[in-house]
Amino acid sequence: MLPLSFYWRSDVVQVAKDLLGKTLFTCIDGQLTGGIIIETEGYAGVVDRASHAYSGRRTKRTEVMYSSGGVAYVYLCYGIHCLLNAVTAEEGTPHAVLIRALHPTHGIDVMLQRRKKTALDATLAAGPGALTSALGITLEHNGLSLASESLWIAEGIAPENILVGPRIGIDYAGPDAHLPYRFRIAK
DNA sequence: CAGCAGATTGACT
DNA sequence: GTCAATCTGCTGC
Repeated sequence: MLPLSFYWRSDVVQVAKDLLGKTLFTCIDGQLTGGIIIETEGYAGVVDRASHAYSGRRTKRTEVMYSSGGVAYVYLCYGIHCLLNAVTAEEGTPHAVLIRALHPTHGIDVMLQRRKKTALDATLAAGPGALTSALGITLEHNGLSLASESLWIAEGIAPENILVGPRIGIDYAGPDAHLPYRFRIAK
């Protein structure tokens, strides 16, 4: 399991990059599921138009982002999808890393069932909505520690080739939409 | 196979 | 009331 100090660095983009290759697990209803993180995005708090906490916005939903690093920020998007973020930096700084995709390694049969699929393919946990669905993550996990009994991130592999690009689905963020804050492991 | 509409809830104009 | 850090299924080429 990663030490909390891993999340406490103020450079959220660096943390996003370092999370590639790490392993993310959940244990829900006794079902262990997890895999290797292959895609992340950094959200730089108050200075990032794409962030929910841009310009210091603080609501019931974003409250968790202001916590000390090392907790999960789970929120509902488009009414049906839960998105999983890792909160970083110190208390009062609303930085977060969106976990976008996993390479499944544990509990694949359970994930297939949750996703109503019959065979393992590359889309099982590809995309933030699909990922939370496969791992059984819901809004109940909002604010939960990333070093808890039912949700945690551990050491994994050392990524060889990292692709960098603009983030997805945030065209409304203006100039910030083009920032190279998206990281992915090359296949 | 590409393209688009639908689902559905919380936050903001 | 409108729009959002999305995914799926159906349509039409």
